[in-house]
Amino acid sequence: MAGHTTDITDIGRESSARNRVLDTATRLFYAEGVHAVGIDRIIAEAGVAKATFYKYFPAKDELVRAYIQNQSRLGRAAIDRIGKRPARDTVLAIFDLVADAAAQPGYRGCPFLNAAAEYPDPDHPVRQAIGEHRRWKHDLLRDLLAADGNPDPNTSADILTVAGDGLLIASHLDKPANLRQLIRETILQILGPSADR
Amino acid sequence: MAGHTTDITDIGRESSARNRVLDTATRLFYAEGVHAVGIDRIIAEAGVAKATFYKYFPAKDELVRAYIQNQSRLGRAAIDRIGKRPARDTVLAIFDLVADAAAQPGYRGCPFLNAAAEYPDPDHPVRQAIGEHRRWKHDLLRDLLAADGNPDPNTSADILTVAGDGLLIASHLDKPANLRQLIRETILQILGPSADR
DNA sequence: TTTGGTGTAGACAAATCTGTCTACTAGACA
DNA sequence: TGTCTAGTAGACAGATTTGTCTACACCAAA
Repeated sequence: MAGHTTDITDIGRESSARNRVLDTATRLFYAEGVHAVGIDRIIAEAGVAKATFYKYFPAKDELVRAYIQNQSRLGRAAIDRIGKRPARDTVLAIFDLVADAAAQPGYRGCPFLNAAAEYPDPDHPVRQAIGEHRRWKHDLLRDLLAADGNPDPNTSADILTVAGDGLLIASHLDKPANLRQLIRETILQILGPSADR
Repeated sequence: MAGHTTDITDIGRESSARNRVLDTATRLFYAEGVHAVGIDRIIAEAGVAKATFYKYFPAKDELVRAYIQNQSRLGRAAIDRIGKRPARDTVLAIFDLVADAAAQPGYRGCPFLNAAAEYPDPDHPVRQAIGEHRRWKHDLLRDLLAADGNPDPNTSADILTVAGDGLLIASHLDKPANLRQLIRETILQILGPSADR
């Protein structure tokens, strides 16, 4: 411990080359799929040497795992930005994020679902990372439902997860006309009548 | 027209080599993903020469398109086997097929969603074929909902599609304990109270 | 000044990818 | 018998894949 030279400002800061690789991979993997993007392309667009890449990511799958964890981090940050609200409003705001994402140019559905489709083995580290994110989100919804007075928050969280995945798919593949309205109707039908009316 | 030698029994029958390729591709693409399976592997397992393969499928993407259409055909056949029932029962039976599929060994989610994840370009023929199947299923649900007396069958079909995709995802990635019950609860919540009670 | 860490540039290996092409075989039919 | 069709076997080309390795440059700290 003694003698290390890490400045206080270095805490949490990571190598700029590593960040460039991860940012480039996040962009390309999401836009074109994991298997469709090769290492050579990533290092070229990130402006990084091959040896540097393999220093930080000993194999491509480790980069894919880092990509999933990065998407998870970005997703949590988006939910954090919602701020403190009544439980039911928070749930609705979380699902509004689907519509927000779908409105972005280059939207291509859920990065976790897309990546899972490319990894058949459920024990693969990439699939494990996807499972972790899904469990986190499910449990978050469950706690919010419990705070909303839902009588069976666990089952309702299952149903909300189903709805969330379906909405991410629909907003990508079907592009329904009134997505925000479809989201509201779907979620309110699942949440049931609110306590205050 | 005159002079062709096709026997009456040949109508609808296709080359056995072609069928072997398509069956093998259907099995491998579903189990491992489209980009993960190469032509060499398919022709080896189908027991077909490379020249024969390229005679029937001038490019891999055409095989992928045929794979999607084959899955569509299989899906329609499964729904046909349900037989004639009251509209609401038919809808519930269609969604029971999700639980049936999820109980099969080697279940890996929805072939259409998995394939769509690997084709970013929505104008690609493979994506077009996926869109065709999705529109067919959506319209089938819409007509059944209309027959069930649903006041807004189109919107309800949108919601049922969302639920169906979400259930296919959940049954694959989350493997919830009581899938059949989750399906019933989700669908009945969307369909609303039945007319006869 | 020397040493260690971080990074670049790129050759290289070995495998795999799609797609083309040649040469051959077996059966059906005229 | 001769011809046409379907199919087999496999070499080949050219590109692309992941991953390793060598040689060099720069900077900061001891």
